[in-house]
Amino acid sequence: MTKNTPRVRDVARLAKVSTATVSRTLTRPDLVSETTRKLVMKAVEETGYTVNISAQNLRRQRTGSILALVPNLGNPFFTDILGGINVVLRERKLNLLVADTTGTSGTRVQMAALAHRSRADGLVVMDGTLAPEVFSHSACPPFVQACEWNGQLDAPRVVADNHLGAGLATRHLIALGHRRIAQLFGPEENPLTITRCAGFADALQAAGLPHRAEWMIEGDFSMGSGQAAARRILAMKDRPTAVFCHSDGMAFGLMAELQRNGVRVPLEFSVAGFDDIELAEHATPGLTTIRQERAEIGATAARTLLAILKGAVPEAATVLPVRLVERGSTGPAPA
Amino acid sequence: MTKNTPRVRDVARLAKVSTATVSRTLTRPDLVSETTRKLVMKAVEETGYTVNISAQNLRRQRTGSILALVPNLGNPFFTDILGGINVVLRERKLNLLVADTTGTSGTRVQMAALAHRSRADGLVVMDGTLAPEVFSHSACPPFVQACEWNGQLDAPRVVADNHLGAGLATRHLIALGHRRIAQLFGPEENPLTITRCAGFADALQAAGLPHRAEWMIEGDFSMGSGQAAARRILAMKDRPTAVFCHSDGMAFGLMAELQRNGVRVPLEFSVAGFDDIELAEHATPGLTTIRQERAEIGATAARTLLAILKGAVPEAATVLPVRLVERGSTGPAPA
DNA sequence: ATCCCCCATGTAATCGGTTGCAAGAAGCGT
DNA sequence: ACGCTTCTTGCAACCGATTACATGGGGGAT
Repeated sequence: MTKNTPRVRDVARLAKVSTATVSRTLTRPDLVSETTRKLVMKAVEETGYTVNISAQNLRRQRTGSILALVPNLGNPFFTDILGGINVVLRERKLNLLVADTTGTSGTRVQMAALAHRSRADGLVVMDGTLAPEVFSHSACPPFVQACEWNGQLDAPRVVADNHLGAGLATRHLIALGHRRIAQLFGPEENPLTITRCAGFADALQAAGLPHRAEWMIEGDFSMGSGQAAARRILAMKDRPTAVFCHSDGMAFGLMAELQRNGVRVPLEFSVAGFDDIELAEHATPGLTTIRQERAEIGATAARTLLAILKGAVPEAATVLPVRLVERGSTGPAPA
Repeated sequence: MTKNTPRVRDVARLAKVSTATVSRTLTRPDLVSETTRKLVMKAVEETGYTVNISAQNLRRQRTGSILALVPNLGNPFFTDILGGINVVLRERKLNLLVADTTGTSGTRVQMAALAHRSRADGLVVMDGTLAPEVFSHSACPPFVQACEWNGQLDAPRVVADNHLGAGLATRHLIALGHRRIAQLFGPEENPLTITRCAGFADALQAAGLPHRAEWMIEGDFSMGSGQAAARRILAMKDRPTAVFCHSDGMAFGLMAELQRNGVRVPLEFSVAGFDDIELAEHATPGLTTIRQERAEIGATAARTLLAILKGAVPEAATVLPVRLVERGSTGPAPA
């Protein structure tokens, strides 16, 4: 308004060339002779020209941004993934747009408007619970799913090896001699929950151990739900000796509440988590957990998406490795 | 590509009106008669038209997005603020762009390119350590600072009452009888650190208590630095009996390490934090801390920015209230 | 010397909406 | 019936960059 930012026109005039040449110098320098290139660059320097992104995007029929749909921006778990996405996008000069899918009331309609070609060139969807119709309209750009996924969508997914992770944690507890193992799982409809439950159940079955319904407790990944689960366990007549939790947050909430009630971890009770968040290392005792590389998941998802945008046909699913991190919260089963 | 998305032209043709009328119907319905408005809306419905954002932005000379510069996307502290910003922006149909300022190597140059009119209509800057030159060029859009700030920039800032918060925590410890109080502060150049240190020092002085240099420990807001601080305290000949930490993460890391070394909290040592993150409530004992409303800071910053974009001249600084949350990590000074 | 090809550059159409201006219609007062 | 205001609508010029196509000059081969 106050200041007229220079246009490609102005640069062209100063360098005594056409706007086409300026544009080419900036986007495909190999098409321009060395002499004019230098001339143009000098003029760019002098005017302080920078391209107008809106105009560029309009002409190029793209938006220059990728939209990430996260279930909960406040959850550090997802922001680590965002960080990984961001690194990859920055290299390609793409913007990262974020939208919180649970943030406010705005539901399907708003989401469908966001998942639109004119807003983003592609999507990274991290919420497995969104209605498929959000993505089924013709104006929806290509997308990949990360972490969470929805089986009804046939977009590629980048996920940790949840089944294996649950198995590793469970077998670890079994190897320590536990035979009465509980599970604190996530929201029932969540695909992560289903896969991890399956890994848990398979490991129990392979060891010939019972899968007792009253030891299966539903949570919501929050510390609060871990605390609530601890209270339920404390109230049980017939208590388990160990629990596998679907998130470190829940594991920590559970462990802390047990300790407050005089239960010694791991002497009397073992706790295993999932994720390996920063807190896991600093808890007392340290939380035995399944490490998944969150930034790597994000980066891989971003790379997959970019490949699709270039026309590649990627794997339907990329499964990233997980590993067991043994810390102090698990120990031999009490006699 | 495969599918031709409808243009305003197509809607106009179907409704038998001009493109101008279609545009007006969609953006300023009051300018259009009721009959044509219905006609147009029907045509919009039938064609499934949605406006092309790039074209709209080009013509309107704006970008439709606000860029948030965060020091560390992985830090939940900032993502809560982002959540607050997001809620306000969504109402106005603005996008939230995020950039991590410490993410990769890309420093001043990249940042300056991001802080550009053609990329965002405004900025919310949460990194007080960015060089002022990033914002001093003529193409930098209006911006506000949130949480952290840089005294050299004269943009409005929205911050918690850090001085008061530090004072509240410190006076709380003093009221409990502590006279040997340490402080674990953040990075030295950080404005938060300076303000909170001042609040701490003022409270000590008002109570006539000593401000011992060897009890002032520098950290970086991480749990790990809290752990390191605990080790330093344990190694001291002449130990304090309480510590005020500039973040809950550090407070937790410190408290956990003390406990691992047999120090009973709060019986032998009291710990106070700052922020009131989720963990504070679930730690054992619960962490006494200063609560600041992170989402509210974000929302206020966003509203301030939008006001500026509308031409308002806002307060130079908005200071949001904080309060002391007393939990189990602080208790009477040992005899 | 002639022909052909390639390289560097310019011309102008185009991306898809928005909006200043003007014209026509309708309503109102006298 | 006339002049004036108000309301609706259309025309066409933009916003700023990209790129298909055309053009002209230079170099190499024959």
